[in-house]
Amino acid sequence: MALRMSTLFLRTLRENPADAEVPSHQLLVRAGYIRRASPGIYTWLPLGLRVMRNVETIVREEMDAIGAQELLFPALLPREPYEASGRWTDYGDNLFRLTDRKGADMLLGPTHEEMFTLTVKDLYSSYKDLPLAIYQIQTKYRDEARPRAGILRGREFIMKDSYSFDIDAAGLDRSYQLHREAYVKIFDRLGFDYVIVQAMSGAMGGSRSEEFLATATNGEDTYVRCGQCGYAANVEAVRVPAPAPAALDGLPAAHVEDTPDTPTIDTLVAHANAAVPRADGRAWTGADTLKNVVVTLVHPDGTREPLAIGLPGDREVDEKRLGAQVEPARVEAFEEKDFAAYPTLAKGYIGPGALGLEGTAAIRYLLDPRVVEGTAWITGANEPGRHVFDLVAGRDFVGDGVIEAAEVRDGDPCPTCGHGLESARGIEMGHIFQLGTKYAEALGLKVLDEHGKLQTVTMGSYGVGVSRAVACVAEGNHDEFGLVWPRAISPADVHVVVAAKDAATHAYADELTVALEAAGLEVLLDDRAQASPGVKFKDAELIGVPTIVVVGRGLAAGEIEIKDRRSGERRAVPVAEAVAEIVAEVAG
RNA sequence: CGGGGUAUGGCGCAGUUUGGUAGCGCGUCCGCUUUGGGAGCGGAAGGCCGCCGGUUCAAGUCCGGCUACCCCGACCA
Repeated sequence: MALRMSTLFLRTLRENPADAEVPSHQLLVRAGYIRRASPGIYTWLPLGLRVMRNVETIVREEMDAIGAQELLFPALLPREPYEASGRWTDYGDNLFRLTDRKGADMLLGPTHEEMFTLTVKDLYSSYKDLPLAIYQIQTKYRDEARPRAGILRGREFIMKDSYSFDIDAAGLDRSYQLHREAYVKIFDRLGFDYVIVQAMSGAMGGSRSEEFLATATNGEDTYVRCGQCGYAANVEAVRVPAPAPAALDGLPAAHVEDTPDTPTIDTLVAHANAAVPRADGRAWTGADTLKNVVVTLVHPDGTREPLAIGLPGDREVDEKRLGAQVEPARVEAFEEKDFAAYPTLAKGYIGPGALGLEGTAAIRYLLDPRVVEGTAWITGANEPGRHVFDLVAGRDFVGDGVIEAAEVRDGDPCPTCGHGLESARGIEMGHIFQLGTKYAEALGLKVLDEHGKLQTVTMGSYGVGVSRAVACVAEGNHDEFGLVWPRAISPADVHVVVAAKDAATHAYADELTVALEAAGLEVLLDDRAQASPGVKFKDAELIGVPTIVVVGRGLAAGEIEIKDRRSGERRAVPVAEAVAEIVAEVAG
């Protein structure tokens, strides 16, 4: 049945809503696709729901094509499985929690690893049942601290999540690859520019993880890309190429110098160049200094742990990168009262001597990958106004490990080819992830192998933000007049505008609509009697169906008009050829 | 959680400085006219001016407190 504007549950707005900033949010509200119900929670009106259903269909078709089977878990879940996996606490305040009438703790599912894992455990027990891929398209709930940008980041959203179950790593690789190929097809069909980037694989088990980012200047994720070899990674996951270790022989001995009033890298470099010039005549730079930053980690159980990070002084700690490394712990600033608890830390003059689990302050000390054996540094001497020069890594100090927490800059060398990296922003649309045995182990998912021995199942996790995709496509497909949907997810194939009020024109438009539907097209028919042609044209442009057909004054001459929403091109077509021409236009 | 901003018919806004009958545009309803680029004329409905308290003869407006929402950051598919 055609959607008739005369009865469609729709009200377009002439002006942008005051609470919307990003184009997708403004246009989806203005054009009558969504309404805000509560912060980060939206009602899907008929047009919006049709678009989302179209996205779901694409996702469903590609999932089914790789043999994944659809099921549906409840959104309202018991606490126990999340307690078992540790996420009842790990998720913190982002979990929507509630209590039933008996006082039992429940939650609204933020994602369903536990339920998938437990259900497979419930039903399967043999390697012969594997591999298995199952998925659902479902509403998820996360109590985001700050929902934003309309449906780009909501507290309730629709997500397709799937999981693969394999007996071994080789199987996981195959399942992962199948999903990867399916995702490429999904995002190609959805109609926006995207890039596949390496992502954080998480703290446990995972070995491979990639994100599908829609390129968008106002995106929340920053990624880097190498124009030479094609390497691309979320900035959180960028691996800094470590220089080769240098020999320790013949390096000058470390020496402590007075460096009064040099609590910052800039003041230190200036002082060093004036008072302790380099033997080779080159000037000291921030990159010759080793900056030691102390932060506080707050673990999910509430315990606090100081952490020191040693990195070249010309770089800041990137809080997102650091946060991704220490997850699920949270990073907080190391404050004055914390310094008071560690009297051997001289603020502004902290050096490796005080750090490390063997150091005087006994704080865990992790080093930037650039700080390899044989590199010499200017760094704090752990007393106010004093620094150590020629302090050599591997000879004079060692860290407790390596951490990727330093900021990444445009022009930094690509980890695979050395060419300069460039950064850009994107919106995370999909994430594929080799989970490994994290959840299978936590929840006891094992099957018997061909030798009759129990094996822990290895899992992959794969998500697509379905509702986010609607916003994301809108974000990338609009102009000054309104939305411009890609054909694959447009709420209709063709928007027929009746630009006249006489009965004959309306009757013809009805006939045309019936004929187009018989030809397999979905039609949005603007049959409103009272609206002027101008209003109808404006609404058609705002709503954004890619093909607009105008039935109006040309009808007297036996013609209708076909307009391409994206290019604005229009052409007159004889009535006799109208259906064929429109079908051809929609077919592309 | 830190910073900034906003709150007045369905939507967008003015009015608050200087207290005195709550306004404008759009939308909605009725009538007539009008139909190729957000029509015209006439009429109408619709408001606890975010909430609570205070000052005052009188508060949308002044004072105190609170709440909600939006944006930036922290945080996060």
